[in-house]
Amino acid sequence: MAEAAMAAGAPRASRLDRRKARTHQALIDAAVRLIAEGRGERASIQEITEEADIGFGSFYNHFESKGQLFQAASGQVLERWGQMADDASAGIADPAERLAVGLRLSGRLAWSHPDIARFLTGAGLGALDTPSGLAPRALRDIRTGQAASRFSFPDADIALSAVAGGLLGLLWVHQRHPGRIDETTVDRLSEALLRLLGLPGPEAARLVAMSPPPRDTW
Amino acid sequence: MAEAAMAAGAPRASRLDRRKARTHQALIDAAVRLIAEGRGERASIQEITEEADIGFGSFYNHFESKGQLFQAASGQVLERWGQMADDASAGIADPAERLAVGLRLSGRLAWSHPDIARFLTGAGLGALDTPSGLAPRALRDIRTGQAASRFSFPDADIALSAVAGGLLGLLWVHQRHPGRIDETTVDRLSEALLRLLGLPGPEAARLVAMSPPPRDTW
DNA sequence: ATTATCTATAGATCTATAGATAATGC
DNA sequence: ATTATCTATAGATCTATAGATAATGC
Repeated sequence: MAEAAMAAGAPRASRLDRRKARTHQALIDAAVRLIAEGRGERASIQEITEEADIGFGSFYNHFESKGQLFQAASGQVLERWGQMADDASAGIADPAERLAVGLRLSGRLAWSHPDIARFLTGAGLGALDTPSGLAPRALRDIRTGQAASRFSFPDADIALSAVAGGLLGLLWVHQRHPGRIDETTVDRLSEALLRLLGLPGPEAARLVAMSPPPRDTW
Repeated sequence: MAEAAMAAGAPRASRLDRRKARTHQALIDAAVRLIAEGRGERASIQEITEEADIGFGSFYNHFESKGQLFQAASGQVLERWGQMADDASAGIADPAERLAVGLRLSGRLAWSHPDIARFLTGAGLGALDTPSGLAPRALRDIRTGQAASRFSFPDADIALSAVAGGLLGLLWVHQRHPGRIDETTVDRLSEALLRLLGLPGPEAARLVAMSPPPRDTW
């Protein structure tokens, strides 16, 4: 891409801008790694800048506080995840099938995108309260499925939490015992979570057998 | 109870001992409240002693560090919970029924023991890794049920995480929207979690309808 | 006299900023 | 000349402890 002759108002993308963006991203990546290690909130700004390999004072050129950095880091990871889910379920109308695809994709993050998987287990159920990631998408699908009488389970928020708990458990087990989880395990969990929502057993089995695991992004 | 003439080696239970025990417990109770508010790890020792209404220096008469206090506090709350679960399922042999009883009791903590419920939502899924509380009991029941071919879901740890996620979601929703959860909701969740484990729908419904909610402790 | 609690404080972090240095723009 | 990064540091916590005070034992 030529850096000159861009539309008025567009970012310059000068070398200086790129250097600044690199530092910005280094901080975010460091935060993601620290959250993945489970010591996100406990890390000092000094530890963060050391992990990012940038000078201490540069932190304040990009963020006003630790909380602001963690929010940006969280948003960026969850946004990647949400985008993958959207791509995988594009064109699928049935909410149960959309959910199945999203869950099967998300369980496969364990080996397809270990950085996202580790971030998720580090962040815990707290990631449910953000407007990014799979959570809001799954919640929408659950509610649509309830409205269509496809899911009998009464409370969508509780269902979402159980779904998230199962998914986090799977990612967690994979990190502790790498050999124990494979694609079959992921599909079994997705099937079990559909049963939890009230789908009949055979229908749940059909959904996870039918739609191929979305491989386009990994 | 007379405080004299106790068996040799038994604690004195002098007034001094009781005063010390009161301070000890005040610290633990403060920690439980802070964890319930979600700022357990972030609280300083100063905040803890203020919450407990004791002098700052007294902290070190009882605990060597914040982590040690939080561990003691966590252990005490989880032990109460575990004891309740044991009492409620005493004499029940069927692992699925034991689990049903434990889950129904635990969901009812939302209003029967709001202090425990708030602690659990504050602690999050991290409480799964301790040897106290419902987690180890539920894990044992899940494994027994698998061995007896009563539960078809393959991985006990993942199942436990999903169960915990559902339970935490319920307690969480109750704290945000107190009117939304009642005994029916709890039983519906317990039923759904049994379906997740692989129990046929009618059998899951039978188990949560059959055994009466254990009311002995509330 | 003994023991626990409380107050005050030294020393160790940690945050936020100021000023110096290095890189880029023109 | 401008802009971002880096180094050094002041001021604000926070932890751990020492010594004073209060409560209990005998």
